Amino acid sequence: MTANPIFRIAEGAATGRCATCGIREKAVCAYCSPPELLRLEGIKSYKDYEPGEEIAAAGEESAFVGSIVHGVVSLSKTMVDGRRQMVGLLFPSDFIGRPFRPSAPFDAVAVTNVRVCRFRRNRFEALCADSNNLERRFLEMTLDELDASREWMLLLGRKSAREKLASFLVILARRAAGIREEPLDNGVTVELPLTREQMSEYLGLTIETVSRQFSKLKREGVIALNSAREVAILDFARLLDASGDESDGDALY
Amino acid sequence: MTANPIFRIAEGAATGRCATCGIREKAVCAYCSPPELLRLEGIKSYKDYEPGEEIAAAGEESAFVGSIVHGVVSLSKTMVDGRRQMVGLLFPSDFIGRPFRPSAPFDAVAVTNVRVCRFRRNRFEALCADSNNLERRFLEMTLDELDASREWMLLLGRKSAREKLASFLVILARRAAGIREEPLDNGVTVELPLTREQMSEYLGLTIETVSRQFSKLKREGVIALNSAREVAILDFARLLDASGDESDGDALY
DNA sequence: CATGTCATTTGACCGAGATCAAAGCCCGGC
DNA sequence: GCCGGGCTTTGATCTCGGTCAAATGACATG
Repeated sequence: MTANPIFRIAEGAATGRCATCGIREKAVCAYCSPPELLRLEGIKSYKDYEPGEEIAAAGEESAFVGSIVHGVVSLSKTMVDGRRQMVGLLFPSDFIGRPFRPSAPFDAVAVTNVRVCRFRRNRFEALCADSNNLERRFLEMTLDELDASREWMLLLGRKSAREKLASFLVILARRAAGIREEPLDNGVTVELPLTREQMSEYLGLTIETVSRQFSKLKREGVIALNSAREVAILDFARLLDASGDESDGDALY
Repeated sequence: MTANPIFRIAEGAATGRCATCGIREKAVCAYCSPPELLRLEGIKSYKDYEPGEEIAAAGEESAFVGSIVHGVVSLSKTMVDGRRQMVGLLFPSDFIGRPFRPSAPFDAVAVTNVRVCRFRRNRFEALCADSNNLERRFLEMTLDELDASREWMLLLGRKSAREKLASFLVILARRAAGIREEPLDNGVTVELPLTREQMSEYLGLTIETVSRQFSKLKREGVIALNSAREVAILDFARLLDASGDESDGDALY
């Protein structure tokens, strides 16, 4: 029943052997055999980032790709006049970087303290060619990302501000519950990895609208705010209803 | 200078040999060696669809994946109350279907007359495991789709109605010009594959707003409407400007 | 404890785009 | 040529979310 910093799992771990790495089961290396893992181990390096630190800039060459070991990374695109849209939010075990291209078309910024397990892009590409397991896992992860980003298109194009915020909270609550293997009961507390401004960039809203929708859900007794960054889900059923998504989706995902 | 039905290239071709197939260079089979192509040829079959015909339904099992030979296919998601968002528009050589899962989370519908070069999903998956070339090309195409869908998230989340429509027209004009290998001059005529309603679903707008923005661009002399479905680009520079995208982007893509 | 900074909340107002409604237009069938 | 149905356009009005502005709160520093 305490705050749940889902984006900090594996903290402290994963400075050394892949075998004991906290994201081993879900990351791009998940399907690798012991010898393949050894090769990966030979070319990996860790790098840490502070909140707000830029990991890669849109259009600028980046020699690295990798896996997020802990922390949260945002992918976003900014228009010339400053309008910004977050196009992805990466959590531990998610892949970061753009193989087969010199640069990614989006900015990657550390939202929290972040540790990335990095590979030189060309080494990674070469390994993909050699290792069916690595390439296969990467393909599956990319397909899942594509599905998720299309799902987000529905949110951005058609959902109301209320539905957007509720959807976001549902996703965070599910992720928290999923990792902690708890049933999705009322009273779950979720720590928000993002500021109101970052949420507004993710949801295609303004900061004021996000804040107002928080207040409204609070007034209605659907959630409670322990602090600005810590939400208690008081009534998950109503939150789900507010999200505009039909099923509770426990069948899939 | 005549209408340009980009979505009908390869019409008539591709009922037979892969070697002479119109989408051979760009489709998922692009990197396949002659023997691999032979294997593909052994398991492929063609299927045609009428405009409006459903190719696959969200969440329902589909035994097939494949490549679009000609025509345009929409991917979309519908909410319980009927709100609908298009999450992808597939053109010839694009891949359709969801390998490694029994079903896709989106509806696929033929927008025009469509021919698909199909493979049984499990055969395709098996071939991916055997053929590095096939899997590699599929991975690259999926990564490109992911980039494109994130680009679309910026449009849905942050662009004005005017910018949305202009962006869409720029993409169509580029695609038309690219395939015809002509410079992007003023006076290019683009045939719209979508009705106003379908465009509104793609752009996250209403049909009325789309129509109004067409009228406005016309009034301003940026475009002309030969018919409701055929647009002449009179001033590409101003159209680009109206799209809210900085560069003319001819460097990339 | 006073002060400054930064994130968040709340209020007042406005406007882009949605909604509701009514023509207009295109085309195919009779 | 006339009729009918489906797109598309245009108009009038409303509303949700954006904009501008100010107050409140949370902390860290001197």
